[in-house]
Amino acid sequence: MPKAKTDKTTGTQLLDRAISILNHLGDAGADGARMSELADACSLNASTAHRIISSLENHGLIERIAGTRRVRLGLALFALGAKAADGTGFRRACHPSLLRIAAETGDMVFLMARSGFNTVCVDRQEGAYVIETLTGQVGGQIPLGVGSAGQAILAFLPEAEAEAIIAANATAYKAFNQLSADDVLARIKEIRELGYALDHGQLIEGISALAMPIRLNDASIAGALTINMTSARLKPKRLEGLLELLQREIAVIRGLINPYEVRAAKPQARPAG
Amino acid sequence: MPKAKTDKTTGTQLLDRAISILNHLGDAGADGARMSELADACSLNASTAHRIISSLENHGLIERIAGTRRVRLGLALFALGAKAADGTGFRRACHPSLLRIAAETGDMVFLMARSGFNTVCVDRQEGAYVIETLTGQVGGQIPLGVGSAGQAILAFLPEAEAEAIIAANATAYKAFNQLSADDVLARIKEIRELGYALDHGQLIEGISALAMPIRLNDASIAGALTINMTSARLKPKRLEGLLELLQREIAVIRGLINPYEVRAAKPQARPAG
DNA sequence: ATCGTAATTCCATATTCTGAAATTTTCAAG
DNA sequence: CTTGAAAATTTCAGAATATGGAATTACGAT
Repeated sequence: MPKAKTDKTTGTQLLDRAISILNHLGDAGADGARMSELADACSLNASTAHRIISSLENHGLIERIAGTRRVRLGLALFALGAKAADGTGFRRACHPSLLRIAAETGDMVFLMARSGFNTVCVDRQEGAYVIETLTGQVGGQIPLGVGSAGQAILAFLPEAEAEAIIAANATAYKAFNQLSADDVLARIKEIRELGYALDHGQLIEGISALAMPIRLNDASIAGALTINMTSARLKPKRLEGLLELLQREIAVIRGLINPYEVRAAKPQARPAG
Repeated sequence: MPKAKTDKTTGTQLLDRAISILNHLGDAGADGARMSELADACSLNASTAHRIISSLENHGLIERIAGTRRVRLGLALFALGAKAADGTGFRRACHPSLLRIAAETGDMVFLMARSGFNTVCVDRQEGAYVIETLTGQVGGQIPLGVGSAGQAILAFLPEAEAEAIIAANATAYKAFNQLSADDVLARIKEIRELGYALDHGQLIEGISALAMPIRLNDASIAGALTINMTSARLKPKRLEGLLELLQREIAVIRGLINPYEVRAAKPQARPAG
């Protein structure tokens, strides 16, 4: 679980600490954590941690678990998160595509986006076949570089940025089937040429994932569409069909999104056509 | 939109300001807001607002909208919010009930919970009939006291607390079909006796909502189950059936939740039976 | 009932955050 | 292409805020 770097900003130490607490609580899961655990985990004085946690509690971002001395993330955070999801408009624009792909293929379809050093599951749609995945529910996240969607996104990020991310995530990779930074770098090179990412059981045995990046007119990358299925279901012939399907839907999505985003993009190299 | 009070806590002004900015951005919706707007809205010096926003941006809680000078809530917040939803375990425990109720009735079913002064939609399930509602999507919220779910929750909160909430929300009520604090107080009294809340088109013309509180063994209130339908579909005979159905499902939910929560509840008056 | 641990409060102090001012960037209009 | 006004960003000395050690209280295990 790579944590976002905190060092650069000045003048907001308290804020950094509070967010650190929220992130740790997020990792803690359903049972939450004790204040002292959080204080330890974030290297804070108990008194400081207590003050921050109390404040977050007053705002509803954290709540106490009745009958225990533990706290967990609160519903106000949940509500804010829901607004964040709507806010991007990205999900709304892509949802019809997810529905169509799931209906046509019968497989699970995911909409993934980048958040810092991670790949976040923004939306998902189940087809007839439901299988195990790493990010699971909407809102789940894994380090960028793990999984085909994250690799597809990395591949089309500016090279320097991609390398920085991979370096930052390197230690986190080990937890995923002994992935290494070099593996990711190699994979990304292929993906850049192919235009899509295919994981044929490398990440989860027996599960194949096909991801295609959603690129915008200004060459930035909005996210990726992913189809997951059991490897047995992905025969070479089917792959072609799926790629076409993905391409078609991404064209639709670009039509919906670009008018928003492109308004006077940076006066840089604009890809011809 | 009542904002949570901020005054009491000491030693976290910066945090309060940051959360205020997040809340305002949440209200801003898909197009986000300018920094200067946020600074104004939160009564902050531009420089201070800038510092806070930048920090939140570094953590991914806020993101810039490409090609504009606007910012919106970020995906990291979305991810945190998703963890908050899972974290309560409440949703997971109740979801099967939602599915059963939606299947049996064909109507829309909601799981609502309290967050500060608001009622939050924690989960929802569509039946055959889909209709307009106020909280809409999961994560949506309205002031406690508006809508049958919020009233059901208020009715079984400690009286002093309920009154404080109603007083705090009084001005916010006006926006909802000219509701008044007195209306809410009167309604709550009825609900306490009946054991459920029925809105027969008072809030949204032509839409009826039936809500029943989910109370725990320690007399605290976890939330409410709500069924929404067009008023035409709610005939007196049907009401009985729906009430039974809700009661049955809430019994199931209590069985799932209580083991967790009750661990040594406060040694206070435990309602007999 | 007793003790060790965790939570909470208190408060003088240092540190962090503040906000006015200066600088740079952006954008609309001429 | 200029120009100018508004927004964003940076800087910095000073002031208010957050800090964390110590004291106190609450909890829960034995």
